[in-house]
Amino acid sequence: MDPLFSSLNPRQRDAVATPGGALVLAGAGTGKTRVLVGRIAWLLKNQLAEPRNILAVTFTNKAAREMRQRVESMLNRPAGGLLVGTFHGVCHKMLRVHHQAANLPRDFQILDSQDQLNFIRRLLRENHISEELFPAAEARGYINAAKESGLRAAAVPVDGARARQMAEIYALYEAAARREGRTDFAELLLAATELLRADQNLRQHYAARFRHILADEFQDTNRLQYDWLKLLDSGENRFFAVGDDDQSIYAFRGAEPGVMRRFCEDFRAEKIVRLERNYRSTANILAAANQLIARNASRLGKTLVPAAEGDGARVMILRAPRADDEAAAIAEVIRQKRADGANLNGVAALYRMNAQSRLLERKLTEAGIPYRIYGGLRFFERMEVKNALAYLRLAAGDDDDALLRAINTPPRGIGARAMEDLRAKKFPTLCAAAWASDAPKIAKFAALIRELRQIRESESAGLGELARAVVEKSGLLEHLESRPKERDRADNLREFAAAAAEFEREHSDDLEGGATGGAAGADAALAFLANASLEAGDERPEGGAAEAANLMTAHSAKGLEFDAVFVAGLEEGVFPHSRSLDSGAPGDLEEERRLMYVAMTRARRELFLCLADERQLYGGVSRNPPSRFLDEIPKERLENPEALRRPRWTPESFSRRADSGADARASTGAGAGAVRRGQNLEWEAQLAKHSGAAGAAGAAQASGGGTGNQLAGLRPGRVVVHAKYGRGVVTERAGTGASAEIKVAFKTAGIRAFKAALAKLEPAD
DNA sequence: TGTGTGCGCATTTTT
DNA sequence: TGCGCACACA
Repeated sequence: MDPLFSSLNPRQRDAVATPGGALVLAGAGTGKTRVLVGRIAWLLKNQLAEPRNILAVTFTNKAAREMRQRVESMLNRPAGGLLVGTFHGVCHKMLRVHHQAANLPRDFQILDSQDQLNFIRRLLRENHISEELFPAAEARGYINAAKESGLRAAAVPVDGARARQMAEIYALYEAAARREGRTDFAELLLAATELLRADQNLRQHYAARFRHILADEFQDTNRLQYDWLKLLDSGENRFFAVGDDDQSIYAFRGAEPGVMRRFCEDFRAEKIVRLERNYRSTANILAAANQLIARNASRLGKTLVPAAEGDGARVMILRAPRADDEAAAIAEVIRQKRADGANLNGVAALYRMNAQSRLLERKLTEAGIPYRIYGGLRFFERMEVKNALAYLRLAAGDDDDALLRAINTPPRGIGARAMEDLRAKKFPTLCAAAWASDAPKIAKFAALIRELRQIRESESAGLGELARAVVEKSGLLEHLESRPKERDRADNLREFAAAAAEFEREHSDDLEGGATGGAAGADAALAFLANASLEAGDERPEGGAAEAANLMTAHSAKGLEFDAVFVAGLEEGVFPHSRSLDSGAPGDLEEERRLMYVAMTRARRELFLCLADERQLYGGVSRNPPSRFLDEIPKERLENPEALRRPRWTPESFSRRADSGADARASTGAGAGAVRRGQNLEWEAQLAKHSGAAGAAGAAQASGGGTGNQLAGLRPGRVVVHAKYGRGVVTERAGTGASAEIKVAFKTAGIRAFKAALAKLEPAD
């Protein structure tokens, strides 16, 4: 058999070798990337296409990088001419090459979301539009949504006063963006779509070139992306779409899940191939996930089948009295796993909303477990890097937003008053006014920009040198270095210069080459700026430990997998989120369920579904019943389904929102306290049982019975021995009963906090 | 010009 | 409850 096929299962082969178009319904963990890569390799090996005849589009740069890498390692050579990129990246390339036809200046810019917001703010100010009445963020949302539906300002429906006003702002935005040569993310798609629609020749050219078009994560496609793809179709093209309608979790940002169904007709799919053989998870995890997702009415339908033998561990329920107990329990189980030799990189805690991460972080820190948290700012989004980019933009050409950002960063004594003077001069742009100004401070700044422009235009200096000049001559680096607190930011600036130098090296070919999508010589700066917008860089995990547990939202976990997964906050109102419950649209609940499905199918071997009976939410106490999703999982797949059966709350005590204060207050009363103490004992027995699964065998009884004895010994001053940290002295004890927290000072590990009942501590004597 | 205070707000997010 | 943002002050 062709070695290409030997690594594929029959369904995968069937998909890969479809002569015409195909829709591949690829369930979680069924090898969708393998199929995409296999398809490209198959086309090339059988000489059904040259690399340049193939276009593969993805949603993220990461996916694009991975696909290209895997194609090249499969072919054992670089696949020059093969175009693999994000929708935005490919449209951007097209617009650079055909900027004239698209009516864009050669050096058009790409605003990222933050730039776009600043731009709108300036626009609103200049047009004396109240930001209080028309928040910039709302306008941005409106404009992007309109563009993603393919609508220009003139075509937008204006039903009602608000819509009319928003449409006016959109029109202002459109005009200013055009005047100043700015695009945004949605604009790249829209302009490229309009370009193809308007220019028959161009359309034919690309349709003839890209005979094979592959699309990844097709369920996330929005209207505009769909239209763009359709424009590349001459009727002869072969489309190969891979996606999973059950993992469609981005309807809120414009994805149209219906595209999966429309695809077959619109793109002449010869067949639909279902990939259901799952290579990731155990049978118990898959059965649980299958049953859950089966509740959704609108789906194409698919059932994951485990590739591995045996059922694996059952899904475990961790039910805690309160959210901090939940977090502590997760930390404790992770600690156990680590002690048993598990690699923390294979462990993840997932949650519905970022706010939930705080408790987890706290408890993980207390337990001494290193973690990395996803979802922070990426490299090119950091303030100091944005500042450096503003100088680079000014070096590349006039740009009022960049001017406003750079002119007084670092501080040069050019304040609001000076900027007002500049505005009052009524130049067409602020830059023009600044360059002509004779105010000494501004003139000095103008000279700095002139100097940077000279470096950019010089034959000998490259992009790396320009970037170094930006951080040094601007005073940005010096400013940050002078403050010890800003060390990290200064490092980021140096990294910025290094990134520019690296970009120059990597792109030296296409930058010298000129016309083919890259830019020539002095345009390296433009290419780098575009890259900074389109690819903001990897997430920078906080805390650089090589081995760390992963914390992220369920959304960001899509596409990833871990040996052990904890899904936290499985309560009504949290997951599913109250916003989806309150909306009344049944589609919203289905999207929540898909999100839960995504979260569960991240787990390879162990899945912990966690919940608390009480948590702080929006400034008040919420007591929410267990998530309905837990009831939708068959009991026989759960290790301890009884944890869900105990009815804790009467309907009256259930408050979905924090603002129903009576319930919240009642819960802190004496009666509730007594109930909670009772719960705690039960809860700790439960936790001990789980910990037992991870190694502390038979602890269930010991915890219930032993806790009291142990607690008595854990007074401040007491010398204790910890399983891991060795000898230490109890320094503090807060609270009473089983939920008491103690702090222990160790010789090497420093001061650590423990939940007294859970700590692996023994009195020293 | 950086810091402090107070207010309002509170899913999910890639490009 | 806790954060980010807008504005007032030394």
